[in-house]
Amino acid sequence: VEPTTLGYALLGLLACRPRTGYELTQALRAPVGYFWNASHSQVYPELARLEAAQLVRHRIIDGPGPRDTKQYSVTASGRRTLAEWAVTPADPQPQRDEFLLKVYSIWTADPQRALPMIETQRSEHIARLAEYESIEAHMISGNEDEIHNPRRPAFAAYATLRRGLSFERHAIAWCDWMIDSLAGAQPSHTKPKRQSPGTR
Amino acid sequence: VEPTTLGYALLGLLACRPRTGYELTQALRAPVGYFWNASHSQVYPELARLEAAQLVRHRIIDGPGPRDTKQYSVTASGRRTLAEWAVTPADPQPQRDEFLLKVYSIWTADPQRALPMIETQRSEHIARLAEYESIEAHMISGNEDEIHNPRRPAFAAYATLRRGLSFERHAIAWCDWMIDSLAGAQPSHTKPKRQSPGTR
DNA sequence: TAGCACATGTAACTCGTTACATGATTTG
DNA sequence: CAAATCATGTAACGAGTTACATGTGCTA
Repeated sequence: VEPTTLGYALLGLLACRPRTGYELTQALRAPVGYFWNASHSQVYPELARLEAAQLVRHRIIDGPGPRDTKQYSVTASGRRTLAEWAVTPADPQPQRDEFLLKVYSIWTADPQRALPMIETQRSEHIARLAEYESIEAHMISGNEDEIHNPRRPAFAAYATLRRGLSFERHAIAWCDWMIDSLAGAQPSHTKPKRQSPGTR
Repeated sequence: VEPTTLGYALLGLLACRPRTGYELTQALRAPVGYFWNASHSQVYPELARLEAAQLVRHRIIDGPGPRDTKQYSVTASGRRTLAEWAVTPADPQPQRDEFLLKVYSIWTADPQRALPMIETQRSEHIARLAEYESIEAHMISGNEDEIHNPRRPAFAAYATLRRGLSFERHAIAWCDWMIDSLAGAQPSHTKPKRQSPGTR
């Protein structure tokens, strides 16, 4: 039977290096969590399924806690399955964005009362962008060569990061436009035309 | 009890005008489907729940088929609930993007074999952008005033559309960079430097 | 006359979240 | 010594997809 998308996420992480279920769960918060996340309650059963399909194996390493600490690594078969999946075109995923859904109904509320909700979103994008930029600086100084070699894990991580950077910047610019539109439509007295601080 | 996100999507559509469950399902494919979608098997039970909570009501209109045709509309209470929800900051949704997850593992495959998967994605973004641009032209020619008035449904629809346009353009630019990176890393003989056609 | 658009519902299943459960080691 | 981190698992629930089910009116 074929792995789920989460299974491929785990295979992708294990292809870089062996990890415990706990370490995999952490990676599924960040950096992989930026585009695919899961909680530990999903990870452990999925690891068991991958092992049953002989795509990963584990060995017991010593560690704390009441249970064994299991370190997983990908098998040759798992590595092949992963590479095959990675080059298969992704079928279009259903888009779901609760923020945009709120925007779609924003006309039902007073524009002044709608502003904070957009501003909150904007500041979250600003924070995320700062996070990405710091990771980028780290990456560039750390492995200058690796990030330009498509056969290296660092290249793939850098590629996803670049997409994140670009996405956050465009999202911030959109928020600025939206804030102007909401504020600019006011009767009169207050028209604080913002010139997009933080977007450059 | 509070509506689900789908419930708010339905309220948002009914706030524009009364519709049948079938019409709501269609809207949840496009244009609302661009950021929130659902199938009819989800819509009908949710409408029943909204009605039980007195946020919508229905009346029977005549139509074909073995069952009654029900036209739903939003109640005053439903309208208030919707406006309240729309201005409440959205809590950050977990991001899930299978394409980016594939990109993260692309280093495990041969760069040449990875190209078609990126090119497929690119052409899907191109198609989506063309779709959005046609809707934009339609909107601008149709209701020039409405799209600039934040109290009008057309403004909200236009706002979500602008986000889509910006997103698709940045996604295409990223695909172009990715294709260059994968192709440019080839041993020698074939280096077809593309100059981003379609992105302007 | 065959297929499609209209129109509404239920059932089975999968995926993901939240909560329950346990316990050792390190740090303040 | 209290709290956080490391470490692994199960159970109950909710949201979403796919398949099952029915039947009319219009068009090619």
